[in-house]
Amino acid sequence: MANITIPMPVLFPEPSISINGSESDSDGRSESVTPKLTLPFTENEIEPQPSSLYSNQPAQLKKPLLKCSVCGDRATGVHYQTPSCNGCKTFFRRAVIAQRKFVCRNGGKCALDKHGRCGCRACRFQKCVDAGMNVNAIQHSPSVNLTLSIARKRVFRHQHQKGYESESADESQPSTSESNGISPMIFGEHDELFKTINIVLRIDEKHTRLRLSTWNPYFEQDGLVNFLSSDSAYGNATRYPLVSQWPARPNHYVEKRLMKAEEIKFWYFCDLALSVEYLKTFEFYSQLHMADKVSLFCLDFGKTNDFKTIACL
Amino acid sequence: MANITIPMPVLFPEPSISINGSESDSDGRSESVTPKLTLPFTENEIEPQPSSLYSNQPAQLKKPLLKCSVCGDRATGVHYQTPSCNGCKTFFRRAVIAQRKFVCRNGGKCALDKHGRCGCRACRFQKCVDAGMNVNAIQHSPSVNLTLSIARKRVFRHQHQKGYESESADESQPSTSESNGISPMIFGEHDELFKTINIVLRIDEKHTRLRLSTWNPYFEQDGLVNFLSSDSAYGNATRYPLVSQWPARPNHYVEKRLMKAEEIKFWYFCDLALSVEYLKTFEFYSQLHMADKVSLFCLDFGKTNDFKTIACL
DNA sequence: CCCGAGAACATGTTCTGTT
DNA sequence: CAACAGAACATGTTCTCGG
Ligand SMILES: [Zn+2]
Ligand SMILES: [Zn+2]
Ligand SMILES: [Zn+2]
Ligand SMILES: [Zn+2]
Repeated sequence: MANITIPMPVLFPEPSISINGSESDSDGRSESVTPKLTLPFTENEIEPQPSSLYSNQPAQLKKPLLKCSVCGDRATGVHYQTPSCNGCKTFFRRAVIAQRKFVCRNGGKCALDKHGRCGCRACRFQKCVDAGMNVNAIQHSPSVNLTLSIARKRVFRHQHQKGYESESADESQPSTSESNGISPMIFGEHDELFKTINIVLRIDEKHTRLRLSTWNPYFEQDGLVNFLSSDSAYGNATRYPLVSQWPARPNHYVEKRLMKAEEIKFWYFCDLALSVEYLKTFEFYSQLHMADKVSLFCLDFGKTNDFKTIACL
Repeated sequence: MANITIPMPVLFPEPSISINGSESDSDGRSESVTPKLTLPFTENEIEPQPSSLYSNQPAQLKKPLLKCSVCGDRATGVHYQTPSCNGCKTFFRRAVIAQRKFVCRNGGKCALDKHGRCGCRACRFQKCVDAGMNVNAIQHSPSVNLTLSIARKRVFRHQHQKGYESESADESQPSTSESNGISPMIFGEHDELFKTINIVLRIDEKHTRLRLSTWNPYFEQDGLVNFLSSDSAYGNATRYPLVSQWPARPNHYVEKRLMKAEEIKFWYFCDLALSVEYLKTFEFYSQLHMADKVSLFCLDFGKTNDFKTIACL
């Protein structure tokens, strides 16, 4: 085995689960489960009122009507201490966080208006800086002021929002409220473990979400060659609408070839794939030799099940 | 321990590593390592010639000048058997793959032009269908015609493209060309394992890429509460430009507060974080009780190192 | 070298949460 | 309740690759 340095959980940005049923509309949808997920839990997603969702509504504003100091577009407020539009705001943050350094090939004299702002990122970024955007306003660590109490609140909230499991009927589990309760006794002020636990909780949600969604890895078979090379499916977890009940009802949009199979979820493959998705993110793997990797891989799965048989290594 | 169903690797879409040094420009950048990565390996990224990169160049075309059958925008070709623009093409594919079902709140009579096409996804999708887009043209499994020889070719290519390791100086390993060689003897036509190995290869690349990039988890600490809830950093692996050598040289864009720390990479935390990233994607985790999760978590890290000491569970 | 499918990449919008 | 930072979500563009 090559040398493996095992990391310790480090902390990260913020997720935020969208689980409040306060959507703009209240159409009388009475499907089977009817959970309280905002996004697409029901089979059908009612389009929001126009004036949102990328539509081209002018959207009258009563505000001072600021202009973006960078591109001149309508500003959505003061971002990083500079009046700016959403685009420039996000562009600036991303560039800084990724520490990107663009180089203009026109000597930094590119025009920047609402439509040409994407023409040269070097000039756009420079103009962001010149316009007064302050790098220090970017919260690289959003938790600088995240107190333990706040963290606990979040966990508490998560516990009471996971009401959409509706599958493994073990919600009769009485210990949930306690065993899940991130006991302060155990973790105390030691944020480390406390945070770790919450990570696990979050993973839970991500996983559950994806597992109960329309995501059906069976249809994405492309050889293991590519399987692990693609981005983790967890990244798109929220992209796939949840299905209240499997097998899903036929999709009137879908034609024959897909209908017959897409109505069912291949749980075996699904769970299989999800498991692999997990592996995708490990680190020390890259330092292993091929033989070690294979061994480790087989070991990982063989440890729990009969994958070893398949791998026969 | 709760019941755990261990999945088996399933296959996925396609990644494609952009590792050809055929960028439009050939500026004489002579940094230390100078790998052959297309994207941002060098510290600075020269902006491409205008007329690309989201700029608003008309980009003269000599083609028949098709129009998108859905939104009327300029079509980029015939997609899914229907002349369409890139937007509608991608929109259609995504909707189908995710099996989304939009519902119009205007009875399906929304106008659809180039600018209003995002106003109602239900109508947009319906128009895609009406325009003739064929669901069957979507390659849910891109590998339907992926032969073993092709797969081998890919692997071969990968092997010869990993020239940017430049860190763990074990390239003196003579067995690489053979032990990495995905011996057909072992896997034969059994795509399964064959693919699996390639997944591992891919993970390698993802990991290496992220590890050598500007990605510095130290700055993203936000408590474990949120750590695992965020999308896997692997998903954005290519977003962070590679750094040829750590510590990185100061970024003239970055101001003081960030400069002092961002110039150095905290390898310990980095590796730690990457390891956790890996965990993020596992599946059966969601079915475990809290205590089990904690135990498993500690076990995972304790298995390799002294994390158990920290967790003290 | 063209085509077209899709991954990767880049952007922009909306939602959530904290102050 | 407004502001605003950032995550999540949605969309559009460019690159890769096999036919
Ligand atoms: Zn702007
Ligand atoms: Zn420029
Ligand atoms: Zn179109
Ligand atoms: Zn409509």
